[in-house]
Amino acid sequence: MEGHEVDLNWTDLYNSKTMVTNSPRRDRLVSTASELFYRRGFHATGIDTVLAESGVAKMTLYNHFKSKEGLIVATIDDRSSRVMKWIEFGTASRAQTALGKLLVLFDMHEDWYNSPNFLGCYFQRVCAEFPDRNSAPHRAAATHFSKLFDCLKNWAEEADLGTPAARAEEALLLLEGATVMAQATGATIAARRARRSFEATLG
Amino acid sequence: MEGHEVDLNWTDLYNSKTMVTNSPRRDRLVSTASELFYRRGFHATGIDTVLAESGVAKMTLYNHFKSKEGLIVATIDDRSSRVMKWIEFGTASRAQTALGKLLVLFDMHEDWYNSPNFLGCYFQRVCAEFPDRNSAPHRAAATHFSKLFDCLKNWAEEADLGTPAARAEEALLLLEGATVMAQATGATIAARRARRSFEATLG
DNA sequence: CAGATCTCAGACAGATTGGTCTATTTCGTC
DNA sequence: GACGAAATAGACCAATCTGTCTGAGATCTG
Repeated sequence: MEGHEVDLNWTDLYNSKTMVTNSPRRDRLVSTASELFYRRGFHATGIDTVLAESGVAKMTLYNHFKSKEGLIVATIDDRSSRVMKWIEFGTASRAQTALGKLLVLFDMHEDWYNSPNFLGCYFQRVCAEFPDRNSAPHRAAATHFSKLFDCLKNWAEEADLGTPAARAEEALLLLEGATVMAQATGATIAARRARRSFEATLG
Repeated sequence: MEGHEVDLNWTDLYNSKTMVTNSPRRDRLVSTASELFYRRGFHATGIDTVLAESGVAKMTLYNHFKSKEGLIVATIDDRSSRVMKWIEFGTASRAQTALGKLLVLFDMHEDWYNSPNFLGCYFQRVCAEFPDRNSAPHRAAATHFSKLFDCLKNWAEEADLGTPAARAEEALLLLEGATVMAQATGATIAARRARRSFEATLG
């Protein structure tokens, strides 16, 4: 009854129940687009595919979003808030201390790497397809990384680790690096290597 | 006269002098395409742009390559061999021992992050745009990571670090993670954090 | 029921995509 | 200078791209 209920996995995170706006078409567009973009890439996925798969009319899309890029940014923001929830609830249900949360985050990533539809980090892929740092999608992805950083830094402070910002940066690059290797080569063990490295940096 | 001559940087790496085949048009296609793909992405760069920029006729492209994907794979292979040379010569000119080479590799990456046209890791971006692990581009990128891994593992063995494969995996994910963060947020300091983490894992 | 809003299917636009074909010209090598 | 291979420009193709417009139908609120 208490604890495991909030142990969200990735498919749960995309249930309609977790959608927040009061516009069901918009929500369906965002969730369908998010999945298609993740599976096939942003440029490789046409608007028409999103519309066909979501069963929504074209004008409805352009009524809710100014352009395809607008839809892309919406998927990034949506995904970011889901990831932050996943981290918040997942760590809370598996660890009590701030240090424990930092460590368990690596284990959660390992589970993610081993999940059936894992295709790398959404935000990394945004930065890859929109390398211009001034583009809206890239900025939205960078914003997510900054949120992630803040979360890790708070934990590092709470755990009384010296120079929490540096510790947070290290944790973040370890996690992202592990995700790269897991996607590129399938070596899901990268998560454990990353955790080991992080533990070592603690002194 | 000796030593600094082989201190290749990234622009040197794309001099025509370093091209090896005896087909100048093919080489120009590959080097122009490589740069355009890096700057704008693979799907976002059309064949016509590559042709216009390289000043080569369309039929010449399709005479040398079966398809756009063939050209993409060629740029990956080309870039891979350049990167391996960059690593080989760069580390050799800055360090004597195998451990020294491992460490100096992080510093080389920091220089790279601070270079004007840095836009992340080419091979990461291949994996991002071609998430299907069976696709030819993704496989070519994975092959590069495996070469990189072998190189690091050899150094780890030579340096007599315990479990060299694990050490190589750790170094690789640290470098790739630092590259992600440097591109996404501009935090080039990630290289130093990564180096610190790696030194810590050595015990 | 009335009226405003939302959504619909689909035609349509203009540009661009990857790729093919042809006819001509350039080029290196006897 | 002659021959064969390589490269040229550019027309052309069918498909796809993002985005617009229309006019009818659905839905919600007063």
